[in-house]
Order: sequence, then structure tokens, then C-alpha cells
Amino acid sequence: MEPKRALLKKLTREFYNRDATIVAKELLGKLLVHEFEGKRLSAIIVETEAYMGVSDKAAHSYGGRRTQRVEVMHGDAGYAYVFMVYGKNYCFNTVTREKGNPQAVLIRAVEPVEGVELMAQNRFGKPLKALTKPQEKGLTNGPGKLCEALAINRSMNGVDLCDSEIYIEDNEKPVTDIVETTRVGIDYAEEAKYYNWRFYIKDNKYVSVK
DNA sequence: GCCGGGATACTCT
DNA sequence: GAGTATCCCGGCA
Repeated sequence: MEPKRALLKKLTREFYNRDATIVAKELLGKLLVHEFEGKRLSAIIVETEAYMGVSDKAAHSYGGRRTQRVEVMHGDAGYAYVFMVYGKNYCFNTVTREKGNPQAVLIRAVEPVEGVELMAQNRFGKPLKALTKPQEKGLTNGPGKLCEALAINRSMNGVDLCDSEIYIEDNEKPVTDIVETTRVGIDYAEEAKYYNWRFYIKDNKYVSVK
């Protein structure tokens, strides 16, 4: 029997329909799942960032900006916002708050749980055993890296996390030790770069930047 | 172990 | 045509 699995459940739209800062914090410790080619790829969320929308100079939706790329952020909570940065890396976000209030939470790092063998293949094209120590540590410790490991790409932009093969599950283990600090890679954002809107699980080795 | 620079292609001006 | 919510590798310590 598998009592633990039975207790896990998919997060609801109500969960996502709150401010990004709250959702970002509560997503820590939850399980990001992708049912990929009949297998479960899953990983514990250990680092997130909140993008608070219209008033947040770091957000793509700052000032109500509404282009093709950000369109999903303007929609309802609980949908995936996936975009490409620097030509080769994808970033996975969950949209938060209701339609018309374009906030999102960026998943920056996760800790592999199920399907680790496949993640090694996705990232490095070789079996887990063959990975060097740095490669093992670098499996999912960054926004672009976790997308590659979990086989997340542009085709998931706009999918409903409440009703698709990619979703986030609740986890009975509460996270207590949370570090709140500044976000990464947003030097252009003036005063917003100093906001403590990045959250991570203290002492977790998969966190991208301490 | 830390630091610097180049890759890379998509998005918006 | 410029900028980018990153990653990786090589050089030096």
C-alpha cells in the first residue's frame, strides 16, 4: 500500500489565486510533477521568485505591458507561463491572481524525486551513474536547468496546471526554514531589485544562488 | 574554489 | 538592432 501517495493532491485554482509573494512562499516544499511519456518526473520546489505585476519593475507585465509573450500572465490563476531567455533557456512560472491582475511565480530550483534517470538523460544525454559530481549537483539547480530536466518547453506555455499532465502536488511536510532575499538577474529593475521577493529553503543544496 | 566573458535566439522597439 | 527573470567553461588561485 501507498498511504503517502494517496494523501498527495493537486493544488487547486484557489491556491494560485492569491498574491504571488504568498504563493511563492507556499510553493516551497511542494512537488512539481510532469507526466512525461508515461513516466512521472517529479521534484520538490526549493526556490521561487514572486513577480507582482503592474507595479513591479522587474515583471514582464510591469505597467500593464501586454504583448504576445506576456499574454498568459494576464489570464486566470493556475496556468503555466513559460518563456525563453538568453536564447537557450526556458523559465517556468505559475500565474497567480485573477484575470486582469498579471502576477506570476518563477520556479528557480527543484530537488529531483521521481524519474531522476530520465532527468539525467534530458540534461546531459547520459545515465545518472555516468554523471560527474558537478553535473549531478547541477541537474535542477536553476530555472533553465529544471526546465530541461523536467522536459518543459514552449508547448507548455498557457497550459492549465489544474487540468493537464503538468501540475503541482501538495505535500504533508511543512517547510519551516525559509530564507527571504533579493531576486536574481533583474539589475534593470531599479528600486524593485532590492525587494525580498525570492524565497528558498534554507540549507537545501539545490538552491541556485545563496 | 571564484571570477569573467561568450553563446544564443527570441522578443519587442 | 538592442536587450535579455541564464548557463557553461576556462583561467587563475
